[in-house]
Amino acid sequence: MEKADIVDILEEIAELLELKGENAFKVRAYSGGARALETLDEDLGTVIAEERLGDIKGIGKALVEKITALHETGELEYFDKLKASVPPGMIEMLEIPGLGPKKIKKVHDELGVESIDALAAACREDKIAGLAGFGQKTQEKILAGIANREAYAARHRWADAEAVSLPILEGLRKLKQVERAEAAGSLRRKKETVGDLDFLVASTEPAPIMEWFTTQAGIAEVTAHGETKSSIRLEGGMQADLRVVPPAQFFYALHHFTGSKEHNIRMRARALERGLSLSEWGLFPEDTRAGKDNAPKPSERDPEPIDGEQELFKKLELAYIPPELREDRGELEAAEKDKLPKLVEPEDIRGVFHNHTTASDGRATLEEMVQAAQELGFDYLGIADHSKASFQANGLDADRLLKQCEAIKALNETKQFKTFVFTGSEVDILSDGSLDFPDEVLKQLDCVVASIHAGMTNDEAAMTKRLVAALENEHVTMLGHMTGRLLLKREGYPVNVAKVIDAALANGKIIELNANPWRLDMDWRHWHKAAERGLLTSINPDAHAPDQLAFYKNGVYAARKGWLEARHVFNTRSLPEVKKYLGVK
DNA sequence: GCCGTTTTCGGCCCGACTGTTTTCAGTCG
Repeated sequence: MEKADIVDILEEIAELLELKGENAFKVRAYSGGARALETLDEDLGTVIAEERLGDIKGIGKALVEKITALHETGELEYFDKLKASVPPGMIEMLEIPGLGPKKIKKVHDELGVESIDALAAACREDKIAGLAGFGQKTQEKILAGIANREAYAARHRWADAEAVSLPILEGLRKLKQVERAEAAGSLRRKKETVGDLDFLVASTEPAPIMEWFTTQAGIAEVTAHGETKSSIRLEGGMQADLRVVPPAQFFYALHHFTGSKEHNIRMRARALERGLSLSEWGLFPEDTRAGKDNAPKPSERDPEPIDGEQELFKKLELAYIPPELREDRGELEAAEKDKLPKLVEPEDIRGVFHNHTTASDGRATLEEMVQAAQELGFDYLGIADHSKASFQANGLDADRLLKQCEAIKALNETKQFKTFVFTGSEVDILSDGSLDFPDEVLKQLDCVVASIHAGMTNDEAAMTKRLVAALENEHVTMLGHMTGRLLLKREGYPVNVAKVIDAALANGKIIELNANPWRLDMDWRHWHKAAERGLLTSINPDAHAPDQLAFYKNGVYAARKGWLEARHVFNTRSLPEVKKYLGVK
């Protein structure tokens, strides 16, 4: 069984244990183990064979046995038995807001409810409200939750979430009671998808801010409205939370609500090691933490004022960790040794490759694309229209391609634009791993991006073989969108990423970080380790229109999540350096 | 179930909001 499937099973075990009322820390051990395994950048089979699985933090003796059994036999008796003991409908019920494992267990034990349909029926028959700990409101909330289940559970691509957040942030900042306002959560961490929007405000006067937030235009529903915290659901389905904190606590709270949860857990454990207790309220001596005898309420204490998150990290003897890195993927260890990367910035990008024109399926002409690139200040622009196998995208045959090359060279000659244009192609990788153009054609191009667009239903071994074969072609410059995924719409085809990275390194090839907000492929989780091994990326917008050249910023954010520095990114290089690399005069 | 510069046992992050209670459990992030 492949790694991704094992990760899914570990996560399912965690949910099942939760529903059974198991020890919460045991539940966390399984979901933590799933995360640790997901993060593994090496071939799982190799790690198992070399008995190194147990060296991974979060994977102990029990998980080593279970993961090994799943990988080698595809079966796990423990999982089968556990699964058989819990009706499948109960796992689904976890998606209903307000329903957690305890309540689900209760309706199951008391009323025999085993499915969402049965739960809805029990609500309509007024059976739920009578249970101890339940009431009329809970019953209504469950019914509404069932009806809106899909909207509530939905995630959103980062760029979409940012677009919704900007006017809200602007509205908050305009209020006179607001001293500071920031977006936090996964949006601030630049995660590729965002569940809900988190806003944080510093103010001594929360009431009017809450009032504005819960009555602004475009609200479908106010789901919570407290003194310092409110939640709304917007008409587009996105949910947003607002917290208002006293100014002295702002940066503690900003850190807290930026997360991730796993990063926060590590930070708090680190505080405890130093006799301190960390929360959104501040950093206090541990013996006065909430819950201890005579502990004051956190809201009635004054934290030491700090001017920024930097100071919080400093108090815990850590270098400043940028939000993008706060995923508990080694950032605390690196910050402790002052070994954090100097992350690539949007301003570092000097030009972009992999862009389309009306010659294939782009919406703008060559000149219009170059004009837009020049306006963005790019020194160079790489054109890569589709090849003939991408018939649906009006792919170019060799004649049309070579004519386009002539046109590009002629355009460069005119010096009409400051931006230099590289010829190229996004050449299809065919089912047998060969390319859609012969070598005689490819060798005439400045930059060859090789991508898969068809035959995506083969298994992992076959897809990996195709990608590796493409990387072995001497005329290929870089691999395009490695997995073909479309975020929240289509899973990528299965790929053994470790083997493809090995092949790119062995052949001295670049792997693209496709910056289209739907793709962000290859995934940021693989970049840290790959770049350490010397892999070079190119952050490519895959633009099909002039305004899409700006997608490169999304790619930079993903690259930052992947710990990349400018030196790891090909298109931070100057035009002469790029020309030299590509062998262009 | 995982983990260990005090520990191989006994911890494991912390607080707001809701709905149900009348001091709190459950859920959420």
